[in-house]
Amino acid sequence: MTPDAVAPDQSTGLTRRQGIALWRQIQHTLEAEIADGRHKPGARLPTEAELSARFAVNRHTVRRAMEELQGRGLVRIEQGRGSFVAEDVVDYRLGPRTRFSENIRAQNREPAGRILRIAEVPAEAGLAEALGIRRGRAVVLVERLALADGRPVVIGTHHFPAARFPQLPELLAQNPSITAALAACGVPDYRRRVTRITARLPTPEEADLLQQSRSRPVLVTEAVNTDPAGAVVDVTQSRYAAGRVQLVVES
Amino acid sequence: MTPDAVAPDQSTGLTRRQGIALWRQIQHTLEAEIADGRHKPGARLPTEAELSARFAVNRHTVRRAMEELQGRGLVRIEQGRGSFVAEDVVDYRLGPRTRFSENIRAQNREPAGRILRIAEVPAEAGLAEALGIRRGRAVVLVERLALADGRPVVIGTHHFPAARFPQLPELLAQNPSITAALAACGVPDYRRRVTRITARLPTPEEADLLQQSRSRPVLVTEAVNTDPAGAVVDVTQSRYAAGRVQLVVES
DNA sequence: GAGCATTTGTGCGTATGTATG
DNA sequence: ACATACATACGCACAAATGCT
Repeated sequence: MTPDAVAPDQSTGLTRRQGIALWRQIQHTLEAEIADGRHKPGARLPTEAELSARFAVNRHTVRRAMEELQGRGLVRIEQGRGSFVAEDVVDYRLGPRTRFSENIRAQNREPAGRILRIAEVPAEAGLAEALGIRRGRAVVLVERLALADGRPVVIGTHHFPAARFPQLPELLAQNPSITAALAACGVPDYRRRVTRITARLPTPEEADLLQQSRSRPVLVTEAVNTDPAGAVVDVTQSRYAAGRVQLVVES
Repeated sequence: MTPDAVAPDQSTGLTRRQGIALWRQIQHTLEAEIADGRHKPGARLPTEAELSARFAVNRHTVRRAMEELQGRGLVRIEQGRGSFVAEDVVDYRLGPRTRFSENIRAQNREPAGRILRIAEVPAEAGLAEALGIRRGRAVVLVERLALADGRPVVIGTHHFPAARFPQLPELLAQNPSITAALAACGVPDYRRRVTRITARLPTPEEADLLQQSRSRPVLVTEAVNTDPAGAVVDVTQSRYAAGRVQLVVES
């Protein structure tokens, strides 16, 4: 009965016994579907069982195609959760002139920011030392969510010496740009001295703000910025959504 | 009956009603025990229940002391697992002259390395482009576990163009130093161009090799090294044990 | 996956000590 | 002497995360 199929099957779109492995055809089909936006970045793909039903093949065949796609970085397979279309990763360059907006615009994306919290708190030991002030002195704490093309990218917690920047809270309430606010305070330029990078799992709030799974890590950086005279302007801890951001260091 | 205790209790070492909060005394006791090595870095501390029995106080009181210790960065508390003495973090400097051994020695630690695998494999698309060779050409793949003071720090997967470094496998079999092997191949110096940094959860094998929990992330870096002439010498993917390492970028 | 033991996290109620006015 | 406020400490119960079977 079953005659050799020389034309693509009506319902599955696959051709058998034509020298092109079924898994390759499936791979190409999915590749095309991802490319033309039928599966959007970050979205969940159908389960292997669903795909094997759709293409009328064994699950192993689908897996072979998926492994290839994962190898090419187009999808990400998570045991027990499913498969997901890879998200386009934002390259975030770390250097002496690191500025969020410039960084994001250099990737042809639209930067945005939202202030989450502004408060004045006493400096605890470690922070006071880094800022070069005495322990217990007031620091302006600014927490900010930064986005690229509307997608959350990083939560930044900035610490400024309150004595030097008393108007900072008001300025930021009007315009969430840190660079602009500092310029208005008489710091037209600042320079990043060191960045320390670690990673950990996010707190529930962080996962929520960054709109990512609780089991995906965050990249944590701690940066120290100084003004041209060398005085410390701020100490910032940032938490980046790993998987949506790649920190790039050029030497 | 119960008289005011002016002297420390015989079994617990705590004094009540003497103006020093019990939780502070517990905090100081544990701090001293960590400092003199009775609890070693990375080791698990007694459970809150055990500590509250030992000090004959309520669990809340112990918790308060532990929170303070966590705030000072001396311990790390993990729900459902226990509390652990903080490990000393290795600062790993990223720069143009990044070398594992030098980096570790600069921290007064003893570097070591173990080759896990040496193989010759064809270059897949992305790698071939980065190395500046044609797709499918042979690359020498070297997988190496690097340690500081005997503790695993990073797994590195190096990719060298096989055509240029044919003797590399033999050399590394004798001496696990990459720098030394390259020098013997006529590359006395190399320079790191870019480093891309992301984070993810480790595979079971990675967690095993790095001797860390499956739920602690790894920092993943991808680096490109060039010789003085600008030719790409190797492309390396490294997986660092987050929590034992901090990547440091100085600008 | 379900079930279980272990361990930390959280909430509530209560009592006592200490400092202030 | 009294009221108030705050930190300390205890007891109990349950929630949530983890690891193991």
